[in-house]
Amino acid sequence: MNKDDINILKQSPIFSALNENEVQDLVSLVKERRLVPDEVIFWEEDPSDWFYIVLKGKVKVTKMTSAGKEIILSFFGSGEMIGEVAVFENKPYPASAQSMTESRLVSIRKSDFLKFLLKHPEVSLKTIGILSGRLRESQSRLRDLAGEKVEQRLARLVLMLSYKLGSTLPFTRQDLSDMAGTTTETAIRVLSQWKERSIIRSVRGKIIIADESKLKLIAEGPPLV
Amino acid sequence: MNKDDINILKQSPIFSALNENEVQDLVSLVKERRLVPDEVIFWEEDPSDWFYIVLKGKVKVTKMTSAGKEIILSFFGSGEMIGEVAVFENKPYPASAQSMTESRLVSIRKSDFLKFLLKHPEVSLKTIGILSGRLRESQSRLRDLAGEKVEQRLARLVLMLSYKLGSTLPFTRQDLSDMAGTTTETAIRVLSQWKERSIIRSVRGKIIIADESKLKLIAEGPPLV
DNA sequence: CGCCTATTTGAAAACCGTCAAAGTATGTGG
DNA sequence: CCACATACTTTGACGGTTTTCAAATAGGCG
Repeated sequence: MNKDDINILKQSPIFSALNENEVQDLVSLVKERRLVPDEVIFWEEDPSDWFYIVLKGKVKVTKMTSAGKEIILSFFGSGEMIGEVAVFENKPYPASAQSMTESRLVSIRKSDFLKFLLKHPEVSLKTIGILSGRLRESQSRLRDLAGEKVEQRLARLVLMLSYKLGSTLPFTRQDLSDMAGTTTETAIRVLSQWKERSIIRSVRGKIIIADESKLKLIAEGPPLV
Repeated sequence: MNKDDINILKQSPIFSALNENEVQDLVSLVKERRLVPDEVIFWEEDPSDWFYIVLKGKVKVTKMTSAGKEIILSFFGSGEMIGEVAVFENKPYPASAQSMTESRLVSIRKSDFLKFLLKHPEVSLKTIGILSGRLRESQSRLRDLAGEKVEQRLARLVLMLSYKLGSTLPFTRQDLSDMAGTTTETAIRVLSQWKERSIIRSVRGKIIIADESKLKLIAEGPPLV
């Protein structure tokens, strides 16, 4: 691994508390994995021997419905970890992971990582923080999916993504619909309307938020009265 | 706290690794809280100074939709912890918690608990395990809500609850609909049909699973071809 | 017995998914 | 550099699922 890669690990949320020596310890445990676009990292139900940290690229984590429709649970980029749930539970992966662009990961064997955790309690605490954040986000999306209408769900999704990634979102309408639990056609219809109302602009595969405040109004839904 | 209560703590998933002395340390930090039915423990967005462990009773954790509909995120019983996400993130509670029956909890001040965690790395690991399990469950429900039809969602929900609580479920149709992200009327229509098909029996406020295998078939959905 | 909550049923309508067909960028290979 | 393949976007019509609104019945507790 080169210096840049090691820096990504050092600055990642989970390992940011480690000093130079500890990072070196960690580096001795990892293997690098290079991915072409759309390569599968692991499938749901595979035995979970490894967990991963993204160095570069974009990775999606998905589950299939019984009808074969893909649901995107989340996206991960540089410095974020994947497959952690399986590692800490000693069960198969609960979801699949796949690269969306050319990507590079580091992989760490589950047993090595657990040993590392026991030696480094600060990393445990960081891990708890990360898991808490993911649980919070997951529960917020649960509420949206269980109770909000499609347009509101899409608005909330787009806002949430923009907080994380900025006002230009590198997603297709299909990506959005797979995240919002709707269909491509419906996502297109909603976004077309937003485009007419100058709430967004868009080019193929990208969505640019033009009027965040209007989007927030939609996200909040119609007044209760 | 009496011996029985202390035993509940000792046997709870999070503290099961502690020895006698460590449990005593813990007990010195806790306060007991008694709840009448339907008493609110904390509201979503309240500052999160405490986290809780259920000694006895049944507690629901909920979020509201923008239209004021209640969505039940989960139920907790004896030995389970509530409010953990907020504690580890230093943010307000992400959801509300309310007793469903007469209940008793112990509460631990956030700062005390974090200190305790630093002294007891095994508890950190247990916590990671519990959070992972909750994340796994939350993501599974995300998939269901995003992609499955109402009857399948209800079937999966009932099965999931029965794995946790046994074949007699102490929930009203409204509880189920608030969990499955549908309406009371729809839940009633689906369950009535199940009753006719002898898949369940029911008395006011309770549902008894009579034919788990049929329920599993419904949960899997129609055959793909 | 009376009240409150849970359960039930019906009819109409809204919302969204499905299916089908076509237009439009992007990149690749010849 | 153009032609073609591919993936993304768009539009329309139809229908099914589920919600909504309304009203009625029934079980349990004081």
